[in-house]
Amino acid sequence: MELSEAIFGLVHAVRNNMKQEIKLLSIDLAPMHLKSLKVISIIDNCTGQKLADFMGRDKAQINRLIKELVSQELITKIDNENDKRSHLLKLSIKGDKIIELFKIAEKRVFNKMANDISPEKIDDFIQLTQILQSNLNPKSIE
Amino acid sequence: MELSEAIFGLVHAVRNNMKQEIKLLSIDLAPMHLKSLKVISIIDNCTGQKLADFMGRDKAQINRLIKELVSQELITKIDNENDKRSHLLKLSIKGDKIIELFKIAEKRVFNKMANDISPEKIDDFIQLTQILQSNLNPKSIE
DNA sequence: AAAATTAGTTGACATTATCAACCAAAATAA
DNA sequence: TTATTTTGGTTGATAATGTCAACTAATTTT
Repeated sequence: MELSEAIFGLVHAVRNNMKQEIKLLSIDLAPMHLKSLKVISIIDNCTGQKLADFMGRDKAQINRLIKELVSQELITKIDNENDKRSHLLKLSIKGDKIIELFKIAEKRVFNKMANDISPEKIDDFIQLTQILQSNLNPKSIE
Repeated sequence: MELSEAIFGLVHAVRNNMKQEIKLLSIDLAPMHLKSLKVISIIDNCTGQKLADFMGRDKAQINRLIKELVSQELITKIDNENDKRSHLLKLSIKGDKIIELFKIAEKRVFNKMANDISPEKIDDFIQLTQILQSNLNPKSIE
């Protein structure tokens, strides 16, 4: 079997399982909103532009998305001292609760996936995964 | 680092790279159309329902998608002898050419990703990936 | 200081996705 | 067998998601 096939297959399975778990936990948020929330929670000092870049989406869409997340009180915009054009996006307590729920879903899926595998094997797997990823990431020219 | 984090990171990188490669090859097809084409090429005797199930999408959408793929002459509907309600979806030569292009993009990304890793390590990786996937797949009750 | 770039915002519009209602074929139950 | 239910597909209406182009204001480059 090809590497690509294997990875696509695994990703497909993870996607389906996550979908299921998210439904079970009744995280009542549109997929894009949830995804944005997650990215905001991961990226340091996230701004609209960073969010758009990371998600690979048009900034217009991201801007509207942010507006909705703000109006749903899942995030807040904080003035950016370093750049007065932009705002830092921070999860509210409500937003953070949803991310915690999401992490539960994630944990369930990844436990189901890996709990019969030895920690050593998992560690090796993670390590190789990171190498593979770094091969794909654009090299910054020094 | 967590397994989930590692996998999400890798997938994100693969996604971005595939997007880039597909753009370079100027495969001029909407993302969903390309994805459907790929699934049709993978699934044996693919029907609309199978396609909808696999993609996890509404059958209405899939139905319209199929209509467009047919009108673009990328696939053909063949009468299903086993079930006269449905049709088998087959790639046309034109559709097959696009899939071949897609495979080139895929190959480029996965070479870039893995060509500094020994084949043995890749094989181990693929094997574990398959185990992880099978842990997630719904067990058929025998 | 002038010009170019960047972050964000908005309007118009295209694509993607879902729901509900419907028909006909097929599977199941009576 | 006939009646009922389920399944695969189709359509209309509409919602969610995504893109392009134009614009403003802050920042950076020249």
